[in-house]
Amino acid sequence: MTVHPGALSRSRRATKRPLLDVVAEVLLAQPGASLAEVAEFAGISRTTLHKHYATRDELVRAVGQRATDIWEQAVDRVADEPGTKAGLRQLLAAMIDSGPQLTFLWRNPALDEDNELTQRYIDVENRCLAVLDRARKEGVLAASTPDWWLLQTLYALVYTAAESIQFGKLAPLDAPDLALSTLLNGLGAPAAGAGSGKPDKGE
Amino acid sequence: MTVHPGALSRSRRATKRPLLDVVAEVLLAQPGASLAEVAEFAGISRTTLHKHYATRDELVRAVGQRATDIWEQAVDRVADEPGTKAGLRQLLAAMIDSGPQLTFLWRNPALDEDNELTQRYIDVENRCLAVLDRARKEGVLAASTPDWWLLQTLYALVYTAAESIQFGKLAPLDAPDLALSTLLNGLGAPAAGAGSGKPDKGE
DNA sequence: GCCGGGGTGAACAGTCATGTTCAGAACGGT
DNA sequence: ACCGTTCTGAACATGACTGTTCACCCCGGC
Repeated sequence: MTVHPGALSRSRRATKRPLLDVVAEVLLAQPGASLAEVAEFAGISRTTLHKHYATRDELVRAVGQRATDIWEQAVDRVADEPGTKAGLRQLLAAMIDSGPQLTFLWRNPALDEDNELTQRYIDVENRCLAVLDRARKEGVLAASTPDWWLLQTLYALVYTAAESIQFGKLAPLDAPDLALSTLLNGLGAPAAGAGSGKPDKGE
Repeated sequence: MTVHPGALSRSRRATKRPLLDVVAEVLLAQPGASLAEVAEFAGISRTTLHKHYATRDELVRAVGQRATDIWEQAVDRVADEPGTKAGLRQLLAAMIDSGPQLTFLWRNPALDEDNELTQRYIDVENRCLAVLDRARKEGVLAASTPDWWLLQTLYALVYTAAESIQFGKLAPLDAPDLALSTLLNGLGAPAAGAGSGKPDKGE
């Protein structure tokens, strides 16, 4: 398929973004995309793509590694205030920010093959669990909730918020608060008339 | 690869389950699985699979249609008590029960090509929205929450609960209550020292 | 101007999934 | 035993993707 000059230059601009981020998004939207499609979307030629990552497998694993890097940094950044609401908010914000990468990581069964990556994954997940556990001990999260459910719900909210942003439904700056509020308080109506929810102009 | 007689007869038993359900699970776990793998997993020959569904695309769309059927039935079943907590619980239970099928439907961008399916999808989704909206008007769900966020969170909880069950972390009978409680109350600690030992669905 | 690195397009062989056909086995009903 | 249906294994043609190579171009440094 021929690349139109216009389309190519348009893609060129996208090249400024880290290659692997673009790849993550493409492969997330179309898991079966060919390398030619991936390359075109990233604004480079298939040959060049092959020069950086010899095989498809290598490329996928590189995306996984980068996603893990990002996740790691996000978790590290909340090390200072681990158990507070603000800490949770910050963690959510950082993770939602990297929604596509993380979603790619979480949804790719193929990445389990890579032992090194799996080890890092477990590592970061444990640090995530530690943050949540700390929040539980601080009385921010319910003590009775199993840790795995906390974690899975966190993932679900990150993914949902990121998708809503990408879909244009949710403003990026609103996302962390919405996710945090949902995580902590749910979406049920406040018990009595005491309005705890943000007053919202009717739609 | 040759199929061992033992493995084959084992698969045969699985044939009792609707073919499309098995396909949904396989394609969910390994989106890139070949038709040969799908057929083997379903306990039939590739030839037979081709006889039922001429092309891969046709097969995928059939799975999507079936998933939509199931979803439709789940939503219909709560038509009698639309706005209550019990109604929401029932909806969650039915959807979690069909977690793999629904997840397959939600995660398959390729299905958007099928116009008929897309129309049905929108239809069911709207009925889902109606149920949630009703619950909001009844004071079960917070009035300020945007409908799309309600819906997405519902999806996320269904998917997460179903996955937790499949992973062996969550008992199927516990799932609806856990999901409902999380949806309504979140996972934050109760405001004061009022000891609530377990995720309560106190009425 | 010369040079080198990175990028590009084109072509190639190899591999694999797909879709199709066919002859025959297994099964169930008569 | 007969017959029709369904499933099966095998083989085949086709097409797509992959991974590789090579000649060439662009661009910035020397």
